[in-house]
Amino acid sequence: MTIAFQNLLKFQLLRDMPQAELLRLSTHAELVQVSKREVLFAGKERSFPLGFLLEGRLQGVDFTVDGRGVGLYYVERGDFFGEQAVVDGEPLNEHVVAASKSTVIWLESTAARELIQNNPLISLSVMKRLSQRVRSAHAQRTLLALPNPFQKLCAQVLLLSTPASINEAVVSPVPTHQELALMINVSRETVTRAFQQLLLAKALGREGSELRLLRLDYIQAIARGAETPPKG
Amino acid sequence: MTIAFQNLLKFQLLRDMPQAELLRLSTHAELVQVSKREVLFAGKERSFPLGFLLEGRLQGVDFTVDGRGVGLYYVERGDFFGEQAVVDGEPLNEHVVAASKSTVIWLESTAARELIQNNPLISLSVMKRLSQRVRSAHAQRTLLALPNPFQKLCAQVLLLSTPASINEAVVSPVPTHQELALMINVSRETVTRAFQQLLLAKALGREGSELRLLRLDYIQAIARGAETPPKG
DNA sequence: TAGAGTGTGTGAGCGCGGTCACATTCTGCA
DNA sequence: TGCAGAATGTGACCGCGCTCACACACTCTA
Repeated sequence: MTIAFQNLLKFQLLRDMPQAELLRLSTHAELVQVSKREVLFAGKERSFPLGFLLEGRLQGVDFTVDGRGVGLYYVERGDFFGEQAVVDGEPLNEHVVAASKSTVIWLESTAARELIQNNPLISLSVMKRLSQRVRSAHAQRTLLALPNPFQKLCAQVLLLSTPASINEAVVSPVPTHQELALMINVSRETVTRAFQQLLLAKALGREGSELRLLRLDYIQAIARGAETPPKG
Repeated sequence: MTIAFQNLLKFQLLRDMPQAELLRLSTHAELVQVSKREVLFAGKERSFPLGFLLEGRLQGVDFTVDGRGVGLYYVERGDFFGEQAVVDGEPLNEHVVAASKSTVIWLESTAARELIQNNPLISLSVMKRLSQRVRSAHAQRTLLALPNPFQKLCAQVLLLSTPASINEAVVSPVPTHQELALMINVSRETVTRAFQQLLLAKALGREGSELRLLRLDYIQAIARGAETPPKG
């Protein structure tokens, strides 16, 4: 149960820690490789380690009482996760699953709690991260209130995208239609059909594992219902 | 801009603060009365005071890009709100509106930030509160994935209820059908109709401003789709 | 290089819930 | 106490998106 402390330097959260402290932490950490679809956090667990994503991509997924899956959020490289459970000692309700092959550092439960509680700067960072989570959860919730799947899809794609140039953005890697469907609460087929239309209208373009938003303003207009989506 | 410091003692968050500190805080606070529907936080503001709800009930409400309202969360008596903005210096995206006549204490922006950042115990409480917010936002999101309005309504009512006895619970005060509709993403009429059925089936009962869940197990069964909702 | 396993594309049908347009009941305030 | 404005109740209609059932297209790996 120890890792090279240099691994920890890759995380914004820990960048300002003194090296001695990082060394100590590294003795309470372990490094884990997971392959796509593997479950990292299965909800309702007993101990609450703090996770650091070194490589790959994870997704938070919940399940309704009647068993359908719900995509909640992504965890990207360099980010940490599971801090909610560390902070309040309650298990996470959702599962955390590898969206692609990933490498994770687990920081053991008590070490994580002490780290967060004894360092004002870390505390602040964690509070900021939690605030972001609340914000994006609310944004996602608001998106779901849009009346038709077209608007939802456009809004979702916009949330996932990063600007590339004027009137263009890119989302990479592209989630599968099924994944998108679970995020915006529509059926997989509906996502496929909507995508078809948008590709046809040259509003979107696909290049390998990238999705390019070619007409950003148009997509924004659809999202807010100002522009009627293209009909077959 | 000052209030009686005793007002601050009513809040869990501040209960363990030394009196001297509370006195200091009280000089940076003000007390405000708002009537039903009045807007407290209008999103996109410049300064970010921390709010404490002394009396009444507030609701966080967002709006989609195309203008429809979305009910996000309630703030109950004794709770604080607006901490996200204090923590990360970004404006709240949602509005905070009085759900009933309410009394609020505003703690001025910089005083709030210092309070949160300079007291480890307060930091911890705030982190816990933020974690709760993430949890309930996710729970709400998951609820929306339920396939039909009946299930959503039952699940929502369960989330809002507090246990009263074995196989009984109560939600008080009851939100209006309109408010519920905005929380679970269905039309007002649909809520009305669903309520009708449940009242008819004696699963729910209304008493003044209270809603009693008379057959808790039955309602839970409907929520998870195990029990078919009563048909007209 | 075949073949399994995943992801995507497409049609047909139908039921649910949104919308609109009212009537009716409640409730808070002057 | 009475009135105005909310809140609730109800019917009719209709179109969207879910479901089911497939065909086809990728891509990893053995």
